[in-house]
Amino acid sequence: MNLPAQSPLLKIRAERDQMSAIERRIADFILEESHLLRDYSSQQLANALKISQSSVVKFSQKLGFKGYPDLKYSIGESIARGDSVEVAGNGGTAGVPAADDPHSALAGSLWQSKSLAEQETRLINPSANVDRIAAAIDKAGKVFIIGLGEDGIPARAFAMRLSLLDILTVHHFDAVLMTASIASATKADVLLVFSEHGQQPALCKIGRQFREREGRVVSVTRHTANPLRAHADHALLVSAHDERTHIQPLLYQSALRHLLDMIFVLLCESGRDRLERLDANLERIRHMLEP
Amino acid sequence: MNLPAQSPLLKIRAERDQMSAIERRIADFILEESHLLRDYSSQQLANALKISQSSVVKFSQKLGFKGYPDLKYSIGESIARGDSVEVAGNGGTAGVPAADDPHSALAGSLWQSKSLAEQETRLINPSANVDRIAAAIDKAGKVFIIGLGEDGIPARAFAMRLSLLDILTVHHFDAVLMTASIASATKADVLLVFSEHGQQPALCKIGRQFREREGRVVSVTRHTANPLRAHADHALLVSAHDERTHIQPLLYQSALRHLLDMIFVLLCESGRDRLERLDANLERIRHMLEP
DNA sequence: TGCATTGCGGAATAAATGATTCCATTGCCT
DNA sequence: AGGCAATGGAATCATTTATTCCGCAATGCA
Repeated sequence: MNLPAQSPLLKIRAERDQMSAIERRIADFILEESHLLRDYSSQQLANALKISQSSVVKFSQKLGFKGYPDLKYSIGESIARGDSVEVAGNGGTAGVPAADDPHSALAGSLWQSKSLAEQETRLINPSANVDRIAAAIDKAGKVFIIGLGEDGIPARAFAMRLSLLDILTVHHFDAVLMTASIASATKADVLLVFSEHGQQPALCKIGRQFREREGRVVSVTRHTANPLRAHADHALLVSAHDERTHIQPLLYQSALRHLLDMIFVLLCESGRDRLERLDANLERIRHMLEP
Repeated sequence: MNLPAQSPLLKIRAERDQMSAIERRIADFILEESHLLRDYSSQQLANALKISQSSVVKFSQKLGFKGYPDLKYSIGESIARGDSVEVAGNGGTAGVPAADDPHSALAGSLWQSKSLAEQETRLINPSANVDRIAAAIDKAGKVFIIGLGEDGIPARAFAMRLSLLDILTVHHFDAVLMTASIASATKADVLLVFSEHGQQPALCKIGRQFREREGRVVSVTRHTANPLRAHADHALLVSAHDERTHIQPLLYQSALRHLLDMIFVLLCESGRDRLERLDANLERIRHMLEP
């Protein structure tokens, strides 16, 4: 007759009262155990209710469905859509399942925390600042990059990225080597100092020396106040928090990466044939690996 | 909210690239005409694509569904639920970024692409696999880690993480040094080889040598088929796509990091006082930096 | 280069699921 | 009481799905 436009569960419920005993058995089962339906064939459902398979099919057709699969399918959609029969009374089906797989839960929570850190980080870095820093790197003669310990990783990653854009970049894992390298720094150069807490004296000293040579210093630190940032020309800030000490570093690095990725994209799109150069470099690298 | 139990559409999209021609025909049809699927039997779908019905069934099973109806049913739910392939990254507190700020748009799109890559990557790595790999690392005598070029960065980052958990880890940026190091490898050891495309002969050789010493080899590569992965005992797979060549590496690294982060957390929570040791190590490092 | 192995896809076939037909039973109405 | 309609089950038919088998092509190895 009419199209099963509405929720099939509602429809069943509505017609339940005018049904025969057997039909009602089916209806009740579907209404109460709708989530089980997915794995039931018409035959299985019939067995479970101790009725015949044809009754199940006839039930489906009577309700206006093409057949049993159509009913089943519609109910599946309905559940997925969130329609619930218990509209009134309880406060909705807020209970989010999803935790069937322990990994999903883990990944989900991790992912959420990361997103949060990334957003916070984005918010505390005014776009104007980020733009200025990107511009400074873009126009720089040389870019020096240093970071100790764990900070060395993102430092190196970023240095690699810049190199691929044909930006002359000097990176060291080591403060001593960096001290030597910046001997050649000039006014046109930029120094990026990665230091989560911005406390290391060695890095502060390098920053000071660099500024004596009139180069621009960019600090990359956690958003809390710290000496490194205090003496830098520009600051990139990272915000990441978690009580679990083993999670926090993950968030810090993710948020930092996000920030650096944005700067990388800005550089790519700053004109100056950056993209062409990048492609050319990637191509050359590919050639190098393949012979 | 959080991640849907498992979006079949995402999964199909993630694996599309490593499919055969016929499978890809099916995948494309499903991705593009998912709404039509409801009225197609496996036979009809096969006819529409001019392929055999058995191929459709095999396709379904290969993706991990019980059979064609299961696939069809799952996709129906997925559509009803509202996740489509384009809108996949519906994060919780997304808060649509103000479009007036060019940075927000950039960050938003970047963030969305990353989320997608991370989700795809999670989907193509069966939890059981990830667990096994984590367990192998957990129980290993020594862990060797190598990655060349850009792959060296995440390799090193992961090596650092493991070291903090008191897992004896040997990392090199260099294949030659690694060749020397694995001379001491034994049956109880694990080798992690990072290689985006899994094509480098040098790394394949190292893998072979390592296996001759009966160690376990874990490949960490893009999800496409590749020689490195073919000969590894375990494989971690990364899925990340973007037409923009300057964006793709960012996505690759983000997705990879996400995967490694999960393993790190699994290790932390595997018992064995990992967390205590981590805290102790962090404490010692802090002491080292402050005085 | 040539041989073995593997994996893929299609045709045929088996198994299952679903739909229909037919019939016995029941209850109801005249 | 007898006819009538409706119901539900058994049996049957039709469709759909799953499996098996086979040829072919690509890949790896000697």
